Amino acid sequence: MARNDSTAATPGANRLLVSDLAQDLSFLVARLRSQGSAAANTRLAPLGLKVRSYSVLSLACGDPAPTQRELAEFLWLDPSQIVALVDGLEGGGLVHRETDPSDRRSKLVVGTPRGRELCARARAAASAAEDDSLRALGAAERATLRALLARAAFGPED
Amino acid sequence: MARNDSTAATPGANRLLVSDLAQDLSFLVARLRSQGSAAANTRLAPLGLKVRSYSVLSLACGDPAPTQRELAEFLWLDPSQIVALVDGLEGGGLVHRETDPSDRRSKLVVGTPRGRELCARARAAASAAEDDSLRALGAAERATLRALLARAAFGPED
DNA sequence: TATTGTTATACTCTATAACTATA
DNA sequence: TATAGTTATAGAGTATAACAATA
Repeated sequence: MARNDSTAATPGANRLLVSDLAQDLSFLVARLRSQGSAAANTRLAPLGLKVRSYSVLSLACGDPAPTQRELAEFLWLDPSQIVALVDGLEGGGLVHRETDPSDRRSKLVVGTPRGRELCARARAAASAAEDDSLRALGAAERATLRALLARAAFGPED
Repeated sequence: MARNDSTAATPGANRLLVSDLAQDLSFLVARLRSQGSAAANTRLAPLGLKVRSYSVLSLACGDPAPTQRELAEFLWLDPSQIVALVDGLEGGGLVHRETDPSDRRSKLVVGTPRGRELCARARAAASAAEDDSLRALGAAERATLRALLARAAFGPED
């Protein structure tokens, strides 16, 4: 990681905190995402996962098993990218594809026992990474942030 | 953009809203950033800019002109990526490099008159894009979100 | 005729190391 | 010896179009 070690709370460049950009919501989201995914990738690496593959694995191990199309929409990725991600996980025996009985075009991606076991450990790693990058916020603030982000990311429903 | 048109408030895949991942803060940040930068790139394209180049231009046109090193830290990018971004903007006559008199290794990136003019229009475009992706939130909620993100992204100071 | 998954391809972004000039 | 910027390169991520199977 040539960037920054996720443990440093942004040492330099504070001279630019007075810039207009520092108050730009989209910029702040982008920067926090860079920090967060760097921290998460570091924590997930020992498990052979990255944020992307972890997201797919987590959804595949959830209750309503997703189709690839649903994964693409939910993760805001192109369907062709899902193919590669599922291929990788399937190659490691963590998920497998099941043809949807109700629509044989669709394939459900479901976690294997081994995948579910790894997923549990990965969740802990992701949680630790979240602590890394949100150290500045308390529990209540994180809850507020979570609710606002959920509304912004998925709309008023939910 | 093969993804999603930024005007659609996430039509399908709502079946996955009950997943654990939908409550994962890092995931929400990542998804909102994907939406947001897609919307911003669409709005900035007519001006010949993208979110990255816009960020550099905006900082270069701000009051404390940044060095390339400061840009790298602030934007959470590698110094080598800044080189390419500044090259592009300099080629378009939007910014120019000035050797820092106090440290001749450093180069200040400052906006040209033409760059400042474009930056003003780009700011309006970026603001419109923000409305696109944060339509679900009111003004007060956006202010709360901004404050929490700023703390998370830059630490308690500020 | 439309949709799901797939493949292939090109392009952008990101990570890394080595080099230069200044300090 | 350390730092700012630069260059080059390889790898990961992203966008696009075309195709087969199914609806």
